[in-house]
Amino acid sequence: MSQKGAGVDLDKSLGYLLKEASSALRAAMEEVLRPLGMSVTHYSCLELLAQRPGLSNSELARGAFVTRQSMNVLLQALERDGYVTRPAEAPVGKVLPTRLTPRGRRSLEKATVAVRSVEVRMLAGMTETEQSDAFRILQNMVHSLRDGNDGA
Amino acid sequence: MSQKGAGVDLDKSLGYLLKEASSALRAAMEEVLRPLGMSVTHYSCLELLAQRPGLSNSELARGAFVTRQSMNVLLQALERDGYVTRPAEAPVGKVLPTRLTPRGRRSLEKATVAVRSVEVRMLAGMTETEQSDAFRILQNMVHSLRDGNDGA
DNA sequence: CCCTTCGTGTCAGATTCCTGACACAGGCAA
DNA sequence: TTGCCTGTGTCAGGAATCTGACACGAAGGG
Repeated sequence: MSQKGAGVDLDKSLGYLLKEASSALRAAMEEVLRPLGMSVTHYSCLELLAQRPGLSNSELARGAFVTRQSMNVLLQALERDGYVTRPAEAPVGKVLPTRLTPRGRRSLEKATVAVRSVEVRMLAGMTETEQSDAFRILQNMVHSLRDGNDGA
Repeated sequence: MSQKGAGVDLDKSLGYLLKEASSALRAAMEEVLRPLGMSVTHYSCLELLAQRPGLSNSELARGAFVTRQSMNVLLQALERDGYVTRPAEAPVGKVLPTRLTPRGRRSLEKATVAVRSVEVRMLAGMTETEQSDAFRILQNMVHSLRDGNDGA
């Protein structure tokens, strides 16, 4: 609309661009997951459980980048609707290992197809080398940021 | 804690890693901005106004990846506290161009120092080439995702 | 000129998510 | 054993954000 000064792109720092990319990815995922009645966190939870069965609520929360409390309400809904199961009693300690039900697995399959299409679109026009470069660079960023956060 | 199968890293897709990096960046920014009594959106708003004075509420919202409504409540608070100014009447149309006050500019300067330290830490161990590679690749991702979103 | 479309600012309601706090279980060292 | 610390599940409470909807102004085509 305005764009007075032809666009000062100083705010196009890598940090801003990172947020922009992440935002675009999330929006694209929400768009393809909405027809399936599924949110991004919803999908993330199922995907995590498929790859690492028996994860606890807290571990799922960390993996999906939400708090334990948020993940807990989601898990209760998923359990109520029959997508996951949790033992009534903790086998050891207080940890309640969660597992996908067949219904949850079927639901995840459809979602995975949708999400994979988004990721394919995101990687369109990128060579294999670029993808592995991006992977390494992003891992480097995460590591650098975490070191400063946790360690200090 | 559990890590049963030595870590199936299939979920380490570029999409997941992107979210991870963005999450780590946001957490690091929140950490350094908290002592200044400032949130990430708060800072983003000020930084946008510094680089493009006179942005409207809607434009600020898009730039900070929140809704117009959210940005509006933030702007009201910033105006109330004397960090920004908005004309009482729209010079043209309904758009209320927003500008930083000297106080807002001073506040931003301190925040910029803090945020820049985070970005420096994030880029630690990355060569100039890697940074420009990352920049180009991320821009490519955003473009690919947006094309599919808007165009279709 | 009219009128359709787009963008904007704003109001209200509702949802989501997080912050804070508690009790409990396991690991580890003294 | 005892004590300390970490991690977990859970219960409110509240803050932040979003969704839905409205009227108004500007731009473009008929």
